[in-house]
Amino acid sequence: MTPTIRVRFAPSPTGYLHVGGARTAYFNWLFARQKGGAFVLRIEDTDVERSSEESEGGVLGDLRWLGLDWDEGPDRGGPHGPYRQSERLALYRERAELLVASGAAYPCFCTDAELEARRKEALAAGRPPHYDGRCRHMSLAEREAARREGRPESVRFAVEARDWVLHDRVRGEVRFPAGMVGDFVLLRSSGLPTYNFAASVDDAAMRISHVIRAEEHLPNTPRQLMLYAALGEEPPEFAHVPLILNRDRSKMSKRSGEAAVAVSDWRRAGYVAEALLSYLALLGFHPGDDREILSRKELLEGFTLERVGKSGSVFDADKLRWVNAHYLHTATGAQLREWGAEFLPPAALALDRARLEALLQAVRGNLSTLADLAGELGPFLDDPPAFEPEARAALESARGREVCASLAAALEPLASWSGEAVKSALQSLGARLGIKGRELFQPVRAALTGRTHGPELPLLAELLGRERCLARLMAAAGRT
RNA sequence: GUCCCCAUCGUCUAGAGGCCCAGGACACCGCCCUUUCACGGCGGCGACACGGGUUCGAAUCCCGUUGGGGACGCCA
Repeated sequence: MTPTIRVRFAPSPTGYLHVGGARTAYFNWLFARQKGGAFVLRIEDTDVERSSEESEGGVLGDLRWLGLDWDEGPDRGGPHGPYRQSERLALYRERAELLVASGAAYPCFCTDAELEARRKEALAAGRPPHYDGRCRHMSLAEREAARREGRPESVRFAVEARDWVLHDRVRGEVRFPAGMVGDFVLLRSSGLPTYNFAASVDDAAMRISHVIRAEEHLPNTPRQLMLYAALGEEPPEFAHVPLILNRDRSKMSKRSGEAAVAVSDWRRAGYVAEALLSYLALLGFHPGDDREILSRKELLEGFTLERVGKSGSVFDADKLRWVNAHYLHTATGAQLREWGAEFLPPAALALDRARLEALLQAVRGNLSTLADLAGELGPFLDDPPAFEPEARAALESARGREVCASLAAALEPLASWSGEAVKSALQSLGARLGIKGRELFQPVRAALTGRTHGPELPLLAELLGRERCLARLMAAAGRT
């Protein structure tokens, strides 16, 4: 029987979800969903200083906004819980004791200051700044003495002098020669586990089958391989995806300042989740054909770790903007109303639903982000409209009322017509009113909008049914 | 410093020995559409880091150089 596919996304709640994390989460999610596996969310909050509940809430909220749902996690439980590392401390302690008992790990009594001094010394002498292993061979009596002195006590792993080979799903065979890592800490003197230890213990305990994570963790992998071996567990498969980079090709970090790195920043700027996900997925993954935008559904069909590249990718805000614009340009009015809820001005929200959706669909071609909504909708929302004196006079004349009435009647049924149909209808209408079709049609557009961006034709027809627009039309027609 | 990883247009990338004097996309430029701005359509600019091999033939394989990145922590 093939082992069950179980993947996890394991953020540390020390800030908001950033785009790199979002992509990692998405790859994991895709992998799980396309294979009928489980997507586990685990919170790595062993750094008490930097972790916060607020951050955890933020990360969960961002994942929900992205639509990446998890099967097991801190908020909903599951068969391998709890899913917050701070709630699994007993497990780490127990495993650490096991390792100490078997001789695979040992207590260390070095202080921070001592370690730091020796690290500097090693670096200066051109040696790798690894732990020198001096507590490794202490006798029981020496340990007791150190404890009586009240020295801090941590637990270190006794690293074997041997090579390790990793068969990475995206990088192929990676060899780690002996001596690459020194004896590393498993349990801090505070009793809390370190990242490598907690992650390995949990991945094993939670039966994770595939670890898909960022490349920055590649050098951690031999440590985790050692831990799996010492713990008597079968290691999962690993896939290290390349980093997302700043323009200067350094790692895109939470405070690199160039493009926004937090998912929530993009959200607030008017980007839609589908666009962000499509862009992020294609940053590193290639579908094998010329498609430049891939929906969740298409990715579920085509995603494979084998088509994830090996080199880091520079985050290109311009391209993301283009992807976002594409989604907005092709969205329906209903979709835009849903996406844009937080960006619509009160006057737009006050409109009836059908009318608002018609307006949205009409201006969609001018949107790059949802934040453009207010500006694009503006001309249709100011009420009463600011008539030009000439327009008002024309409107209020007997002839004006007559024209308005016939226009309104004639245009009433046009709302759902295509652009071409409206155009020809306007032409025949223009003929009846004694105005050339083209002269009617074009001023209508300019007059209606009174600004640079014109609405699309179906909307034009819809708008002509309203008196205020007819007024502007009159003004335009009057000038012709 | 040591180890690991990476290397095609400015950017994201296709390319798994001949299909490539290298294809697509963003950006940029031009033309068309359009009374304007956009949208859209068409076209242009633009890259195999360098040096050695291997081969009839190399962007593709090997070695070296250079460059970049990551890691070396009681952060994750």
